[in-house]
Amino acid sequence: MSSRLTYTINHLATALDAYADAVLTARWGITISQFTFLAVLEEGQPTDVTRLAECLGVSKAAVSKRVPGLVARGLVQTATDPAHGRRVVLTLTDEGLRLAREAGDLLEAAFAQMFDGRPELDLERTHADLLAMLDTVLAKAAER
Amino acid sequence: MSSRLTYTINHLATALDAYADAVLTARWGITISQFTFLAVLEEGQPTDVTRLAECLGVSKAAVSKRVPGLVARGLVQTATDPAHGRRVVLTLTDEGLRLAREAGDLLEAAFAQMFDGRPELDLERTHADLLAMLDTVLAKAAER
DNA sequence: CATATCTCAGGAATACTGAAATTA
DNA sequence: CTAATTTCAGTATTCCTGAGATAT
Repeated sequence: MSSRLTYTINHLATALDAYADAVLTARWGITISQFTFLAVLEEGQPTDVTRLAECLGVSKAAVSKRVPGLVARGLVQTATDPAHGRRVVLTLTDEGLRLAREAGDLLEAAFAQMFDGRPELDLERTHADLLAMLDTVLAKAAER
Repeated sequence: MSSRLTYTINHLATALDAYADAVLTARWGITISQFTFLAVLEEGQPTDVTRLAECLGVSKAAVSKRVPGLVARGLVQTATDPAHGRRVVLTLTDEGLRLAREAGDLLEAAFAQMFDGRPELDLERTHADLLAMLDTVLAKAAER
């Protein structure tokens, strides 16, 4: 087990995702990536495959393949846009919206509660530091 | 762009990996996951598929499938263990060892340099905070 | 010695990507 | 012609199976 900062960040991200995934699977039978899909769609709906792929940070092909499954589950609706050729407009169904909100609230509450017993942790300060690091890394990446 | 801490952690992990990947690809033609494989193998060699999978945090199948490619590139060697029937012992070749060390040094230097211009960032403090968070999350996950 | 458990590698299934093809 | 989606071929990953090793 290495103690490099970059490793710790990756481990923490993985652990948080795994925890959220366990909660979501047990309570609603959806995975973290399905929840993220719904949550991001809720923020931006109505939207299309291209824009949602950008927001999720995956390819259009990946979004395109996942839509039929979510439609079959009754969580997402597709529609055409008469103005634009092949555009597929995506929206949440009522059930999809309800699930996205309930699950989001529960995860947020669980996360807050998790750090109740750790008063030595200043989450806001840490968050600010991480945002500064993110900023630095993205700036460095843009140079290349 | 949400401002939730969990999102920031994921974004930072992704950005760091992408940066490292760009450096590695440009200089040595290997991906970040291949470099991680070599670096972790270097720490623990000689080892076998099962132990390496544990260290990498992936399944044994994933390791098993990546070995032939690395052997073909002349970076990894496989051997049998007379004492244990099907065990496959993994070691780095001389070239693999050289690459792992050079690339590790370069990435470490690049990372340190990246934050030279940000004296307001206390990396050690942030690292300690993240380790505490990781600890908390893993403890919570173990409860379930 | 038998059988129960564990370890290990690989096959099937799933998910993602970039590039090319398709279609409104 | 253009813009958006889908298909294709390749890579990566996990889940699951079965062969073989270990232990009671």
